[in-house]
This record gives sequence, C-alpha cells and structure tokens, in this order.
Amino acid sequence: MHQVSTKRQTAERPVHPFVADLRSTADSAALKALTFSRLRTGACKVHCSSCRLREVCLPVGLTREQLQDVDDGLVTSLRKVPKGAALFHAGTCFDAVFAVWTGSFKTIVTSNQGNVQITGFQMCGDLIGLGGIDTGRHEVAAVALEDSQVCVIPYAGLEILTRKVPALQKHFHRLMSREISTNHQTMLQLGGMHAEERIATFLLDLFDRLRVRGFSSSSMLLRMSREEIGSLLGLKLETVSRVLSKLHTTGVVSVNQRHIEITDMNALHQVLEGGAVRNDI
Amino acid sequence: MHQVSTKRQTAERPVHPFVADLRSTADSAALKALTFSRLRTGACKVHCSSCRLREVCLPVGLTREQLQDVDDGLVTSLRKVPKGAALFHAGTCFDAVFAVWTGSFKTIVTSNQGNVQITGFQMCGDLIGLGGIDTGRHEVAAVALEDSQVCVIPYAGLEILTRKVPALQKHFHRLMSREISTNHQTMLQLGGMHAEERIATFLLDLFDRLRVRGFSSSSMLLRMSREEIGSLLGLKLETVSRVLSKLHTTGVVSVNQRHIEITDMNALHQVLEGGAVRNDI
DNA sequence: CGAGCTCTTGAAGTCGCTCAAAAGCGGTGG
DNA sequence: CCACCGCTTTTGAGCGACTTCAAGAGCTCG
Repeated sequence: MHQVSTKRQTAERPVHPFVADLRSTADSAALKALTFSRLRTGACKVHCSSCRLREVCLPVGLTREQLQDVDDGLVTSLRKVPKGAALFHAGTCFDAVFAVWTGSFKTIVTSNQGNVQITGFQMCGDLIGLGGIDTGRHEVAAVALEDSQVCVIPYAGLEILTRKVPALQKHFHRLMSREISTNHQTMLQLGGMHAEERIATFLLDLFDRLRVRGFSSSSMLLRMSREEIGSLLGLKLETVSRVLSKLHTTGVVSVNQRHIEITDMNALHQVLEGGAVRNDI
Repeated sequence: MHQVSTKRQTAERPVHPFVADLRSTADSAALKALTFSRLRTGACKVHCSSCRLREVCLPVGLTREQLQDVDDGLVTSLRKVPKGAALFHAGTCFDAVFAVWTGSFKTIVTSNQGNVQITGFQMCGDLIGLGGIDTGRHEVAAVALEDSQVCVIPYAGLEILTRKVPALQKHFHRLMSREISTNHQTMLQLGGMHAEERIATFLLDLFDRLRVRGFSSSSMLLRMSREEIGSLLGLKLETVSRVLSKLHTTGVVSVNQRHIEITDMNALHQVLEGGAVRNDI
C-alpha cells in the first residue's frame, strides 16, 4: 500500500519506510504530526515512545509520562512476517494483538464448510486480532500481503496498562469500535451494492486510509490481487477485473496492473450516486 | 424473540418476562445460572446486582463486592422503547451504550446514497451502540422490533468502572470483540453464500442465541419481517419467503407466518454442507 | 527465458431480482 | 359481528447482473 518499496531494515535498527514516504509527499500536515526519531530496538524490543507511527497507532495523544508508562508496562516485540505467511491462523490461541508497523495484511474468516471470506485489509498503524479477545482463540487468520513487520502487544499487559492509563484505554476502545463500524460499512457494500459501487467504495476507502497516513491521495499500488479484492467485496475476480477495465476506459481511474490512479474523483463519486437505492426499510 | 408475550410491567416494579420463559422451558442449566430476585427500580434506577440477566449481559462472573462496585459506580437507568421507535439515530451524539433488557432491536447502517443495510438483531443481554465509541457519534440507528426496554449505561461511567473492576473490563472487551467476530460471520454469509445457506445459517444462529438465553431450541417467534431478514442477509424479501417455503415443503422447518419450528435439524445443517465452496483463496 | 502466476476478455448460463397479483393476517369502525 | 383497509407474505413469470467456463496475454522471478 506504499508506493515506495520497503528497504534497508537491519535487525538492530530498523528504519521505518514511512519516513521516506512522508518526505516524498506533499501532505505536510500528516508529516508534522509524526516524529522522526529512530526506533530503539534493543534485542527486538520496541518502544511506543520513539515510534513514528504512535500518532496513527494505539497510543494516540499520550503525554510523555503516559508514553513512558506504556514503554515500561508493555513488553512489545517486533515480529517479521514474510509475504504470504500467516501472522496467526484461525482457531489458534489468542494472547496478543498486533499493530502493523510495515507492510500490510489480509484477515480471512472460514466457515465450517470451507467458505472463505476476506474481512479486511490492514496497513501500518492498524490493529489485528481484536476478534480473538472474546473466546481466547483467533476467529480469523491474518496473512501478510507483502513482507511485513508487526508489533506484538501481549493482551494481558494491555489489559493492565489500559486500566492504568485512561488515555490508552480510551484509544484502545476507539480502535475496537472503529473495527466494528468498518465492518458495518463492509456489510453495507456486501449487502446491497452493485459491483461498480462496491469497487468504487473500496477504492475511495483505500485512498482515504492512505491519505490519513500521509501517502499520495491520487495514486497507489495495490498490495492485493483481484481475487482478494473480490473476496472482500463478494465478487468474482473476473468481475473485479471487468469493473476496473470499465472504469479505466471511461476515464474515471487509470489502471495499470496493480498501479491505480484516480483521474476523475468526481466521476468516481458519481458511480455511487448513480447506483439506485436497492434496499429501503 | 420470546415465545411468551411480555406482560405485566408496572413502572414501580417491572418483572422480567425471562423468568416466566425460563420456568416454561426444559433448559434447567440456564435456569439455575440465573437468579430470580426482583429488580429494584427506585425511580427507574436499575442495579446489575439484582438483575436476572447479569450472567448473560455485561457483568458476567463478578463477585458480590464487584457487583456492588458496579451498582455504586454506574448510574444506570431503564428506558422504554416502543415498537418501531428508534433507540437512537445514526449521526446522533454517543454518550452511552445500551443493554437490551426486554424485547429486541435491529441496527441499521445507511450510506450517503441512501442504501440501507441491517447489521444485526439484538436481544436481551446484548449490548447496542459500541460502534459509536470511535467517533463519538452513532454510526448506525437502533430500532425496536417490539416494545422493548434497555438499560442505559453511560459510557463515561463505564470507562471509569472498567478501570476499577478488572473482571468488568475483561467482559466489556469480550463483548466488543464478540461484536467484531459476529460481524465477520455475517460478512461470510453476505460474501459467498447462496440464499438457502444464508437463511439456514441465520436460523441456526438465531436458535443458538435463544438457546443460550434459556428459550426453546426448537421453536421461535420471529420478531422481524421477511424484508428485515433479507436486509441483513443481502436478499430480497421475496427470496427469503421462497427459501422459507422451500424449507417448509421439504420438511426441514415448519413455517407459520413468523412462527418457526425446526423439524429436521440434520437437514438444516445439510443445507450448508450441500452448498459448494464458492470462494477459495 | 520460461514456468507459474495474475489479469483480461469473451460467450453462455444461472441465481436471485423485478414486476405483478392474490392471499393471509390484524386492527378499526360501522 | 362482519366488512374493510393496510400491511405482510406468498407465488408466478421474465429478466438481468454476476458467475462460470474458457482461452489467451502479461508479469514476475528464479
């Protein structure tokens, strides 16, 4: 989901590609919101206080002292997940949530009958695994769409720390809540929209999430296949391809394999307006 | 969602119909798990410690002292919502979550273009409004499917109390997490299943939730219309009706308007097995 | 450079939708 | 008590959007 490839990450002192990405964009507001200090990773330990994602991720809006509490109280380690590998499988024991640091993921739910559904794509700053708190087992699988790194946040520690730091508690609740409302939006797409509307909404949502993170708001590199997009949206890969082709030929977006550029933002919004109301209770 | 109609609720001392329902069922395990003390409602104040839903609702597994903390710390009032009325509308200010005490609700998300999607049905013990924590505004509307009553749980107080009572915190997180995984299951239905599979899954899920609450596990009275079921499952009301008719004629379930009885549980499960895998990533 | 993906595009098929009409149910009032 | 009205539900017939099947083109990476 970055347009800059992830390079130079030593085990000792990983440097976040986000920095380079931000510098290359015009979005100076998002740029200012982030700090550029190096991540201290003594033996793969990471500290929220020095992470440049901290204003996108879990510890949003914490004071210096509160961040210190987080550093002290939360034993957080960094974990690498190669492209295509699972961060965790469905049904395995839940004992930590994961914050995406670099790269991106898909989460997949599978029915007893073998039906498969992608429930979402996660990028840097997103939390993964919240659905496992209830039963103590992960109800989805999480798979890396590219070589990725995550912060491992032990849930037991998080429980304790959120009791100690109200601002952290508030934001943790916010992130769980956001997951819920995001899911509702996806259900809206799945339940009543035409193929074109689903794709348009998907693209707009993706661009928006990238914009918030300081990336370009007009072009992006998809990290997922047509089939994966289809699985999220309840469409077949051929349908996804056809719709993208149509949007390309009508001059709404420029599609070049996985490189997408929005050429006519108004037209993209009008794809949604044009769609008839299919469900009114 | 009860098969016994809700009667005799005075403003002073409402008696929960759940008690009557439980007594009429054979599920003695669920019956034992609940206490039958009267609800003290001095001026419409309610106390978790004396509520017979407390082992289904928010304060699960709390000790007597912890319950006392909840009673003292959480100013909870009871609110009546007539059939068809909104508990809250989308976009309105969020300052409390609601626990369904009697009756049932639907939650509805609406797109800017007017598309409408039901995101879930809630029955006694379920929490409503969790999606509003993130932005401070409700992202869905909640509408009563029948005359209902909810416990109003101010969110500010809940934040404080969950920091004080770890067991309450744990269970609150569990309920948020459950909402997430429930949504994922719905997305699985919406994304890849055939109409028959969606209906079968819906019925099985509904029966399961009723069973947990001590109701009969073989017959129920639907509180929602065919159109509302269709909205949840991404189907038209005619399709819902047709599928129910087919299941009826094939002897899987007995459908009589909104009265549903499962006559062949195995066959209902086989509706799912028979469905071909339509999505494999 | 070639094997294995992913993606595109076409043609035929199908499941669920749309449109339509009638029946059933519940409530109201003469 | 029964006729009437509005709403929900059922059922039929035809249609359309998306899927399925199929073949070929384009990437990617060892």
